[in-house]
Amino acid sequence: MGTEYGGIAGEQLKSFIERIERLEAEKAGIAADIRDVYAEAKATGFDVKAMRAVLKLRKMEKDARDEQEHMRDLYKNTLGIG
Amino acid sequence: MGTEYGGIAGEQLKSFIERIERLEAEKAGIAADIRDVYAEAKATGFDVKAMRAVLKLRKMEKDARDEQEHMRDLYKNTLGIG
Amino acid sequence: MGTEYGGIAGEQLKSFIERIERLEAEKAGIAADIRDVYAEAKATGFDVKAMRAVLKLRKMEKDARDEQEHMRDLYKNTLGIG
Amino acid sequence: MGTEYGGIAGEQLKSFIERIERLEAEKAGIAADIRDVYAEAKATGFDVKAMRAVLKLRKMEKDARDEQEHMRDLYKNTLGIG
DNA sequence: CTGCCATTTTACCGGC
DNA sequence: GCCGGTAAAATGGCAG
Repeated sequence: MGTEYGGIAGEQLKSFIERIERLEAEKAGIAADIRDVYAEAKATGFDVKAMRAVLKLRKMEKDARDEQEHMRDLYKNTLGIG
Repeated sequence: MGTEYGGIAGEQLKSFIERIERLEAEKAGIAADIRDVYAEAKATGFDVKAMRAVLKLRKMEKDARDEQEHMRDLYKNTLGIG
Repeated sequence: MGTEYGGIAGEQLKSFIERIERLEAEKAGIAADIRDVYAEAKATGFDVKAMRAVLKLRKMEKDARDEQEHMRDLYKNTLGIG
Repeated sequence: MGTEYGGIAGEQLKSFIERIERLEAEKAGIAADIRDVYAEAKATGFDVKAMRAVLKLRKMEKDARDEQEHMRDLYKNTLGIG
């Protein structure tokens, strides 16, 4: 007997699909919240484009720090092992 | 008095920036959860590409239905007013 | 010999650039035509916003149908091969 | 008598909608052609991002020239009238 | 002139 | 590990 439509696999697939749809909905909700914050900031007189630039810069700095830390751990482990 | 750096506006900006960063972090977390679900489904034997196709179709159909409803409301209001 | 500006590559690039510029001009022309039709419809007494809503819905429905067909083909091929 | 559905207005609306859909289809076709040219250029070894930059620059220059010409005509007409 | 919508650009993710 | 395609973000343009 081949794969049954509506069988166990179907149930599992449905479950996966629905879990993803729920998570996607949550993600969309947060994206909406972010838009709201930008809108609020704009209404307060801030320049959205500039804010985005600040956020991008902070992210790059954070990524750079994380990378440094990562390298430091890597070396530390290497020395510990070696 | 000129604009003070570090003044009230600076505090507000900081607050907006941090709120967005928190929300972005949440969003990234959910994106990670979604990836995990795909990975789990794949490990269970499902085809990720096909799952994405299913999700895409379901979304398109839902969006079309929402749009129909939206238009129906639009016309109803137009007729109600007219 | 280094890269020559004005050499063969330069000619090719010029050709690509000009082809794109011609196509962009055509595209802009059609966009203008579309705007003219909207203007004409508006002058005839139709509501442009409603027209846009109709067009959007028709497009969404068409896209959903195309996607269904696409998925149907996908499965058919999968079953045919399998 | 009120507006008849399926009447003359309906026919006109249908006509407008279909004209726009045809034009949109043409526009999409040209957009596809443009993508093809970019793809061809890329396959030939050109950098698409750089090409876009060139096109943007040329457009800005063209717009500037058009603006100058526009101003020149404006002044000429003003003098002619004055 | 402001908000909305299309288009463009960027980033991500799976496949090879 | 890279590339190609696909989805999200961001910018620019247009109607109102």
